[in-house]
Amino acid sequence: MGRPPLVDRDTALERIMYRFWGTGFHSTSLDDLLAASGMHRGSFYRTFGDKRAAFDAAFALYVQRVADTDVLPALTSRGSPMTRLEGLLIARLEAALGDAGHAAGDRPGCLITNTATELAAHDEQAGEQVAAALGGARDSIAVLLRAAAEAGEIDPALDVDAAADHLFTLLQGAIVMSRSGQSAERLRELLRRAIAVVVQSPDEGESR
Amino acid sequence: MGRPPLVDRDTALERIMYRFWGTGFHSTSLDDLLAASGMHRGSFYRTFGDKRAAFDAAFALYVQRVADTDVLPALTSRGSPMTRLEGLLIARLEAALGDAGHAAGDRPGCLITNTATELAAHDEQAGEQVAAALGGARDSIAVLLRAAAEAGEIDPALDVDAAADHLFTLLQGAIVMSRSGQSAERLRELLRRAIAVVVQSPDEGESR
DNA sequence: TTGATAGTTGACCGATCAGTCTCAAATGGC
DNA sequence: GCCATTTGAGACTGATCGGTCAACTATCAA
Repeated sequence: MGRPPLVDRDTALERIMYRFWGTGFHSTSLDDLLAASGMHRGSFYRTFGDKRAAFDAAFALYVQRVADTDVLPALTSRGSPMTRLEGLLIARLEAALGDAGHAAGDRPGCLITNTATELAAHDEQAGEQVAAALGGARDSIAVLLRAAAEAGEIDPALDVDAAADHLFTLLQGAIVMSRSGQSAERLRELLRRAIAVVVQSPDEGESR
Repeated sequence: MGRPPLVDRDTALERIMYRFWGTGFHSTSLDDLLAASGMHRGSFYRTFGDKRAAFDAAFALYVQRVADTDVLPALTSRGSPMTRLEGLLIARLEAALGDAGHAAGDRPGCLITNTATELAAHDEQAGEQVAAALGGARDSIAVLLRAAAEAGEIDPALDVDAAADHLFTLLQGAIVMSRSGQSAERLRELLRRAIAVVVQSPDEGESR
């Protein structure tokens, strides 16, 4: 019972997530969040607690969305593991290049990556959340590489963990570059080539 | 003539640079800058104009320092180009891991990288400065790779531009990872291995 | 119709923000 | 010693920050 809210918690949180994603924690004011979400001050504080708690909820939602829409499909779908790996990396890049939910032409990057540079170094809690999210993403790359090795798509002697670290770190770099206006197509091409280079074993060559 | 300043412009600017480097633009307050630099409010505004102008000056100083202490030595010193390339990348990583001028245990990352995620996407001027700085750094990697190819250290058929893009983007990623508490040794090892992987031509193998 | 519940609305709070202004203190030239 | 000049020192401003609070309003159950 009681008066029905103008906007329910979930859609408000989603809009808040996009706002934090695009402009970060410190340079998103409460008025920005209220305008973006359609909530009013009272409802916001009753629903989320405070600005930081809202950020944490938005961060968790982001991680969940990444898992649902990018990671899980890549891990569970059938087909070539290497194709799925490329799909995963490109999907993460595309998200960083902006899509529905963001202002036109905005390059939001990745909320996890952005939080790593904005908060993780000076905020213990944020640091742990970021480390967990990054670690999970890295592991899913390793899983796909192992599947590829078992399927005979890549050299079984490849050091899968080192290659996963390499590709994941490269993806972080590509996301940073996307925020500073690098051409989308160049970044896509960079990732595609990199997969071939990293995965290729030293002594079975295919010409570039 | 006139009363002598407590701290001269250059040392004040250096301290301001370290502060912006460590905590970014938005979450560094003017009081922070005054405390760090030893300047007083009046002198600050008389010397730099406003907070943003001080940031721009600090950014320019940072770029200059990187050029002087890391890039130029790598480009002009004698010795193996590949050794110099590794030295350059590791030097940039070490700077991101923190050193003199930063609070103990602080992981400042790279001011250019941090600015790319914090400001470049929504601030045209910052975007251009960042793009120029990133482009210059990428080019110096390409120069070293070309020198290595001429010296016969790597396959002359290697696509130098693609490899430079790859290594540079990877470095950006490593810098991001450094801010979220990744082990320094793991990141160093990642970069060292990556150089070998990226540079290695497909059909002349050396075992991993 | 009435009362309990839950959300709206906007005024309000103290703190902090970047930036300005005034005045005392310290210097060099005369 | 005196004056022009430059900085130190810190009070002050208006705006904005995150956050609180007290009306008022809409809904449902009885």
